[in-house]
Amino acid sequence: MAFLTLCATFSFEIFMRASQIFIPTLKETPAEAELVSHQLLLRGGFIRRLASGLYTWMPLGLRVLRKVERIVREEMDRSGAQEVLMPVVQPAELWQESGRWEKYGPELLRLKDRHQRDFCLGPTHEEVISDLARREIHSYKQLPVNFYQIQTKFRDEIRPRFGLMRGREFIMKDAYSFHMDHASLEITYQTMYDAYQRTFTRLGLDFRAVEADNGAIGGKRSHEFHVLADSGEDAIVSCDHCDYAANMEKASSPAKVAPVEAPLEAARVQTPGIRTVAEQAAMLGISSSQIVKTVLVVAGEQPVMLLLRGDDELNLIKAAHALEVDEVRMATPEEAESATGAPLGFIGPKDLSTAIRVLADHRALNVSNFSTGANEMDTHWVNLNWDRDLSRPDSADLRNVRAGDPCPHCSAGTLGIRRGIEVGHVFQLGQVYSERMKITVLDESGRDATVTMGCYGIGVSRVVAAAVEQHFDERGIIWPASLSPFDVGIVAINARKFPEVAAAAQALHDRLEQAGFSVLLDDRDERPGVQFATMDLIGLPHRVVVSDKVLAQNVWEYRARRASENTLVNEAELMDLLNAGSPVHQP
RNA sequence: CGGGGCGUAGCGCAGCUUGGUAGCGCGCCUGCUUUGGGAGCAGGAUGUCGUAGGUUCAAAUCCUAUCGCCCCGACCA
Repeated sequence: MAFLTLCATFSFEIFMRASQIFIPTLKETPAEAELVSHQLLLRGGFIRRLASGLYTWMPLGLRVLRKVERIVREEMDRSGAQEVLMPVVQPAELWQESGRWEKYGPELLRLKDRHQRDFCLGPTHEEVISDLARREIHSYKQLPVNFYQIQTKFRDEIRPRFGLMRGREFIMKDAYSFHMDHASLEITYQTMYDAYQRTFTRLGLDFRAVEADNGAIGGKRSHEFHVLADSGEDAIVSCDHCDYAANMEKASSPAKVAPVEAPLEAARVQTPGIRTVAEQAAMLGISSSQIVKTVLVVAGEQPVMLLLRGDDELNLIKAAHALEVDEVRMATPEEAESATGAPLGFIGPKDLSTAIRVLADHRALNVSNFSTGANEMDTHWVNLNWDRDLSRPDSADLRNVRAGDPCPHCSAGTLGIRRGIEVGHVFQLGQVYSERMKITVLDESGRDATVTMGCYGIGVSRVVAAAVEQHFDERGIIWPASLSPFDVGIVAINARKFPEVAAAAQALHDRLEQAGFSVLLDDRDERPGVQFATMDLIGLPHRVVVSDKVLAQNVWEYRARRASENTLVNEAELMDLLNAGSPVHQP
C-alpha cells in the first residue's frame, strides 16, 4: 500500500497545501482478472470491484477518467454540441411508448418506486432526449441541434467481464442530434465523425473507424470506432491498400468469377453418419470449397434454406438484410427437418419435396461439380452443376469475409482481419424514434414535420481500459501522455536520510507545477526498488529521480516510462524533455 | 440460459480424498539493521473456513439447500 504525497503549491505563499493520494498497489494479480487492463488497473490501485460489473474509481483511476472526459467534452463543445445531463432513472411510460419496454429484454434493469410505478435504469437515453425534444423544440428555426451528456449507464449484461471493458455500470458520452431533413443530418454526422477522429487521436489511441451495420433500427450510415488490440472482442476488417474498413457484420468482398470446370457425371453416393462439412469432404475426398452446404434458418416466422460454399461462414446479419426481416436465427433440428422433409446433415437444394424459399450466397453459385445433401438419410450428391442439375436460386451476400479476400473498394488490395475494442459509434437514426415518439416541428410552410435524428456514443470508461490494453509492458501501464493521471513522477531516494534530497525534490516539484505540469512526488520512506516498481506500475510517462548522488553532480536523472536507460540532464533540458510531448508516441 | 470451476486472514493459496478444533507466502503493526529495481532479522495482530440447515461425540473437511464470483458456450447442418 502506498501513500504518495501530492503537493499543490501557491507560488509565493508560505502556506503550502500538502495532501496525500491513496494508491493501494498490489504485488500479486487478483485471480478474478483475466485481461491485462483489468489486472493492471487493479494492481495499480486505479479501480476496485464492488460486485459483478460494478467498480469504484479510486483516486488515481478517477484522475484518468477525468482526463478522458475532459478531452471528450472539449471536442464535443468544439463541434457545436451542447452539454446537458439527463436522469439515470427513467419512467417506464417513455419506454413503453418507444416499444422498447418489451423489446429490450432483461438487460434493462426495471424497478418500482414506492407508489409501485415502473421505472428503469437508463442503458441509453433516446427516450428521454426524444421526450425533451418534442416538449421544447417546436420550430424548424430551432434546428439543427445536438445535445450530449457524459453520464452513467446501466445495462444488466448477461455476463459482465473484463473489468471496465464490459461492466454493467459504465460511463458513456452520448449525443443526439435533431434535423429537418437528411441533408442536415448528414452534415452533423460528418462533424461528429471528424470530432471522433480528433478525440481518439488526442487520447493517444491507435484506432480505426469502420463501417458498421445499422441493425434492425435501420438508418443509412453507421461507423464504429475501434481501438486496435489483440484482446478486442470484435473482428474488424480492413484493406491493406486503400482506407476501406468495416466490422465483420458489414464487411463484404466481391465474389470472383471462378473458372467453370468441365462437368462430370452427377451421382448419388452413400455417406453414412456424415454430419459436418469437414466429415463430408474427408469421406468424399474433396475440398470443403467443393461442397455447397445447406443452412436452415428462420426469418421472421418463415423457414428459409440458405446455400453457402462449404468453407464459408454464414453471416446472420447479412441474411436478415437479404431476407428483409429484423432478425434471422438458426432453425432447430426439428424445424429444419419438418421444413424440408429431409434428415439433418443430408438436406440439399436438389429435388426438394417441400416448398421452401431458397437463397444462395454469390460464391455458392460459382462452384462446379459440387457436392450437397440428397435429402435422404446417409446420402449426398456429387458432381452437381448449376443449370444442368438444378436451377440457380436467387443470390445475395451471405458470408463472412475472410483474411485474404479481395477488397470491395479497390482492385489492388486484399482484406485483413484484426481485433478491435469498440469505443465509439456514430449512427444515423433517421426517423425511427421521432415517429414513435412523435417529435414534430413546424416547417417553413407551417406544417408539421417529423424530425430526423442521429446519435453518437463514446464509451468513456471503456476508453480507460482500452488505452491500457494498447499501452503496457511487463512492469505495468504506460499511459498515453494525454491520459496519464500525472504528467511527471518524482522519486526522492532516501529522502529521510538526506534532507537535502527531500528539499530538492520538493522544490523541483514546485517548479514543475508552476511550469504547468501535474506532478506526483514519491517522498515515501521506502526502498528505491519499491518506489521504482510503483512508478512503473502506475505508468506515468516521465520519471525524475532525485538522490544524493544526482544532487552532487548538480543534475536530474530522467527516464521516459518506455525507456530502459536513465539520462542525466540539467533543468532546462529536463523541461525540454517534458515539453517534447510524450515519448509514448515515438515509434 | 447451458456446461465447468472456485468461495479458508487485506491479496495469492494449501488443508478437504481418509472428520479431531486452521496454516504458508505477500501485505499490515512494533523494533533494530538496511537503502538504486517490490530488503534482512526478531516480535506481533488479523479468520463466526460464503450463508443456512443436516449427519456426527466432533464438520473447513461428509450431505442438502442457498448466495456470491470466475471461465467456456450460446451460428455451420
